[in-house]
Order: sequence, then C-alpha cells, then structure tokens
Amino acid sequence: MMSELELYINQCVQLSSDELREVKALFERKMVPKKTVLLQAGDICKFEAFIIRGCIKTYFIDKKGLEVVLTFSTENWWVSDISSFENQEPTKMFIETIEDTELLFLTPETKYELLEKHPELEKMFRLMVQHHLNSYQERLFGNIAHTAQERYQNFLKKFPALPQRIPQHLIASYLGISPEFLSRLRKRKLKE
Amino acid sequence: MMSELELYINQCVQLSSDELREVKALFERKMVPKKTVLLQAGDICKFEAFIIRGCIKTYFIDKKGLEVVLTFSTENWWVSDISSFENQEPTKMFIETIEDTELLFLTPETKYELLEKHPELEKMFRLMVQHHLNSYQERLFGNIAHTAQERYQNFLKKFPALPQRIPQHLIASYLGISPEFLSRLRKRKLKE
DNA sequence: CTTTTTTCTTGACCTAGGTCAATGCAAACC
DNA sequence: GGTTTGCATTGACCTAGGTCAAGAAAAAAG
Repeated sequence: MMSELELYINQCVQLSSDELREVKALFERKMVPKKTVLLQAGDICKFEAFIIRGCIKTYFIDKKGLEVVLTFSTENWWVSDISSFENQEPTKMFIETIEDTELLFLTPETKYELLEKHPELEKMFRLMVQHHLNSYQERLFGNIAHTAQERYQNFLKKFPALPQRIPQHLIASYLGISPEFLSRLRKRKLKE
Repeated sequence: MMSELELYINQCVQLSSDELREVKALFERKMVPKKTVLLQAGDICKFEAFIIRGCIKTYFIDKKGLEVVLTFSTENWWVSDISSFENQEPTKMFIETIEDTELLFLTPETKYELLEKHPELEKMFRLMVQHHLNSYQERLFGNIAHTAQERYQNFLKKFPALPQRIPQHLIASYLGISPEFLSRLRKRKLKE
C-alpha cells in the first residue's frame, strides 16, 4: 500500500517502488502539536513540508496587530514560504499549525539532494509553485470582484470540510471580513 | 553595448557574450501597437515575453463585464499567463497592450530549446515565477489589510512613473476601487 | 480647427461591511 | 465540579467606498 506522498508523487511522475522509497527517505517525518509556530516574520524558512494529516494557517500581521490569513493548508498539500526558502532570505509571514499535524519535511539540503538524484521531480516542484500562484491569482480576483457573501459560498465549495475543523474567525480573516459580519452572513443564509 | 535582455540575464547568471548572442537569437522580437489583445480567456497561452519598451495590462472580466486589472507589466519585466503557458491549457485572463510595445517572445518550443542548451537559465525562470508569486501575495495582503488611500500611496511608491503613462481608471481597477473614488482620493491628497 | 471619443471630476444619495459593547456558550484547565 | 479563557452571536451605530447622473476637460480623429 502506498503512502500519501507516494500517491502524490505518482500523479506527477512514474517512479519505481525502489526509487519512491529512496525519495521518501530524504524527507523527515515529524508530528507537530497544534498552535506550533513553524515560521515567523524575520525567520529564514528552512523547510518545504508535505502535510500528511492536520491543518496549517499562513498569515501576515497587519499594522493593528491583527492576523490576515493568506492560506489554509491541509492533507496532501505543501506548506512553506517558497521564496524565503529558495533564496534563504527573511520572511514576512507566519506559519502555524491549527491542529496536531503530521508533516514530511525537506530542508534546502535534502531538497537539493533529492533533485540531484531525481531531476524528474523538478516538474513536481514547478507545479507546486504554479498551484500556489494560481490560487493567489484567483483569491485576489475574488476579493476584488466578489462580495463577502459570494466569497463565503466559494470558500464552502472549495473547502467543504474546513468549517467543521477550524474556528470561524479564521475563516472571516481569510475572507477579508470581520468575524461579526461572517456571523451575520451565516444567519442570513440560514433563513433561505 | 548590452541590450536590456542581456543586462537582465546577467543579473542572474554569468554567460559569455557568445552565449548571450545565442540565447538572444532564440527570442523573436516584435513590435505590437497599443490596444492589441495578446491573450484572451479561452486561449492557450503561446508565449512568455520580455518587455523592452511599452506597457501591458493583465486582467479578468467580472460578472458585470468589467475589467479587474491584476498586473501592469513594463520595461525589463516578463508577461505571460505562466500556468496556461506551462501546461498548455486554456486561460481565464486577458493580456493587452496599453502602449505601443516592443517585446521578445519565447514559444513553448523555443523556451524548451533555450533550457536544453542553457540549463543555467532554469534559475532565471524560477526567479521570475517567484517574483510573480511574491507580488500576488503582497497585493492580496495589501487589499485586505490596507485602505484604498494606503493602497494608492503604495502604488505610487512602487510604480512612480505609471500614472503619467496610463489612464487613471485602470489604476482604480488595479487598486480595487471605482474611478470616481480614486478621483476623490487624489483631491483629498492635494489639500494636504 | 472642429468633432468625436475618452477620461476625469463633482454632487447627491446609498449600502456593504466595520466597530464597539454586551451576552451567551463551549472548551479547556485546575 | 467550578472557573477561566476563547469563540460566536446580536444590536446600535458608523464610515469607506459604491452608484448614478451630469458636466468639464483632454485627447484622438478627421
């Protein structure tokens, strides 16, 4: 039986099970309890990590000291500040677990080794970056072109499982509205 | 004397002037008059282009039929829908010149050939994607965390030359506000 | 130089969404 | 089991920014 990471890799390139094992050995598996800060503003990001189980938020702090959630990352997805990681320069973001989370970590060194040995995986990482880019593009467009109500509907469609897992005020922050207003949107929706 | 593209490449990797000439030969130089649509929703993006001179907007159309400007691209910058280009799948965006523009075009084929011959340039393209990603991240954060006034100030800081070159309603669209409101912001600012 | 088109400004009015404060509720902690 | 602590809801009130309509000004076209 294949692990989540192996399934994920297989969607992108065909590797033998020997190769897969070798690849997997370069990742370091870690359990991280909820509310652990994996990266904070000023740090240099030392990881690209694949999520096996759990949930993670990425956010900025605005000038009033409030969190602005940029992304939620869950099972079978990657988490990192890609540009801080690639260029080994300080980040402006925070990355923090919302649930107990199980991760497979790459460091700059192990990623380098991985790509030396298996250059076919370049494509997988390129796709990863492109997915991130796409999702930011869509989110930016959505934030400008849609009302809060519509953004909330789209969020529910895209992440149907999340509302049961994470506090509502984080969703509000992700949608770019106040927690009070999200509460009102939900009430309004119930009446229909 | 070095061309703009050569200077740009040199910031990233050191190539001999022979190599630079060879690289440059793979690009196709084109003059494009203003108001030319280079890409529209439904198309598959056939180019990554380096801008020598001119100005280009990238936008979505919202459900009311209005443009939502995602980016402006000018001299010494790249323009493309990267993920449509890389995966050769249909785009949702529009790319259109605002001024008469001079470009150096790569097609999927010539880019492939370029990277075959000069794999050192992988890094340059990776950086290009990362810059795009960063600028979307910052823009999303800014749109959520800052007022229209602040976003306008930041825009002026980041693109001091643009307001003289492009119509104001495009800037409003980029900032996510109505043209009327931008006009009011400017008036308010003059009084100070 | 005149005409047409596009862009910019201004005023009057409106609404989506924010802020603040109070209250209820649930989870986590001792 | 009580008790903090964080989360969600609700109401009253407020403001940033939108919409519509009408001119003014500038740019492009003839």
